[in-house]
Amino acid sequence: MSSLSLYDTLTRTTSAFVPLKAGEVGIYLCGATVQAPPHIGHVRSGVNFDILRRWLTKSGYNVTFIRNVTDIDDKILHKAVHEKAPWWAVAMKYERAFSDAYAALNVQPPTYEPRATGHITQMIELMALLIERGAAYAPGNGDVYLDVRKLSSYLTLSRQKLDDLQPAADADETNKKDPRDFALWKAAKPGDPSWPTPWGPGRPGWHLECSAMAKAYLGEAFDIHGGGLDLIFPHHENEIAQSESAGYAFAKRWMHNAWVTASGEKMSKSLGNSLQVAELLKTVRGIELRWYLGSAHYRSMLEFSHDALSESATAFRRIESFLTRATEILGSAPTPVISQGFSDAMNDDLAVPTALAGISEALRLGNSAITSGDKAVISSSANEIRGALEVLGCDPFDSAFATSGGADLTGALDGVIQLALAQRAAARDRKDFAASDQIRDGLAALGIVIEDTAQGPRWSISQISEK
RNA sequence: GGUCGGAUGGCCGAGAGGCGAGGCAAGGGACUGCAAAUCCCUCUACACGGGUUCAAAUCCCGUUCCGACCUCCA
Repeated sequence: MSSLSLYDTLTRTTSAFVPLKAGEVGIYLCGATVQAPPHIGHVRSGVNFDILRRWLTKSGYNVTFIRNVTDIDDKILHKAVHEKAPWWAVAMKYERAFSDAYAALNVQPPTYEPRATGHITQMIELMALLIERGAAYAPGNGDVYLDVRKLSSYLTLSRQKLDDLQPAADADETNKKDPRDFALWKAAKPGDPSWPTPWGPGRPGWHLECSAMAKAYLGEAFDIHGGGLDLIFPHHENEIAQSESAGYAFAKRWMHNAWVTASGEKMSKSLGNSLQVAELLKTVRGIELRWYLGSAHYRSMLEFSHDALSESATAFRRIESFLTRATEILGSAPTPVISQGFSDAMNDDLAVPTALAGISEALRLGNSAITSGDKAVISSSANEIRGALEVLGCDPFDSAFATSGGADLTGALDGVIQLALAQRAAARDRKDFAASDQIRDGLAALGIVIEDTAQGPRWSISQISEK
């Protein structure tokens, strides 16, 4: 088996993945700031890194996957004012919305999902360490700043020069040693939530939590740090500054997923072009939305359109339909198998689109085998496809996607439909096609689709998208 | 101004010096009472101008256009 190579934003190259500790992988993914319902750009990140995690797990690694929840920041406080609700109620409401969206898309829950507000102690410890090492300073107004000039590696991830940066406008300039210094901690303002610290009451700055929580759950050094492309600067640069100034080796590799765009532009709430996950799930199933989001390479922009989503869903149903029929013919669900082609593609920086070409090939072979009745090929194709879908998080047999209704109901329905199909078969035998078509049309009107196959008629519930 | 990414067929979307990924759509065919499903066949491409090379979508130089980041961002 080929070995895994992954792209690294720091070096801008793809290189062999070697874990710090054999057999173990630690991943820290920047999660959501819970201040609005998730749009598909947010969950693309979740899906992309979920595929990475599943592939690492499939490859035999024991993966510790951390995805944080930022439950305190300016936007949440603003939102709380707008919604006339406590900030913590707003944060919890949207945290649940994110959890629901991740669950609908079969994104596995992180190993640990720490909230910023639950790690104030670790943040204070980190700040104390940074001040002690002379990397940060508390000017006395309640703020704590990081001295960016003290760290030579600052801005190496985004490859910018300090002098090219515009000064930050988020705090009182008169207290900063350098206008580019950023706030680790912000002094309390009247009416805002605050926590006590040796430097006065306040709340965390925008970047401190990730350094503190990564250290708490993954240690001073870990394998992969992920997030969206837009986090490279300032968020990830500042995380590096905080953690390296504290003496930690921090992330060995940086991975960033690209955007979902609409009309060529980044999806964002401020542009008014964002598409909420909950809305899209009214038109396609979660497994279909996941298939769509996961099918593009994680470093490529994904230009969203309803047509593309719809086509993608259709393509997925073809695959799903094959697996269903294969299961009917074989009498049991396929056993997931990882093919060499799939493995090679995934090992090449998660080349999902290339892997998909392999799935298409297996699908064609499998469908032909159904026609010819070659059970061995049906089985091998189905096994290979299911193995691939499992890693992509789109396994239709996964209980996460189980449809409601239950086996009893399906069994009863099957009995009723078989009665109708017997009537239709009798009509066809006596060449009374008007009667047989009437039965088929009648079932179609109820949402039951009848297909005549080489193995006899089969039925399925039509999946009509509501538009 | 600084940093970075992109432009591939009707559409989506890979590839990164030599065999035209794949899907969707379209057209033809097989199968079928019809339909659906399935299979087979066909079609079409690398933004523009130079250069390097036996060979360029791929490397180099230049140009145009689009987008991202530069302290809210997945």
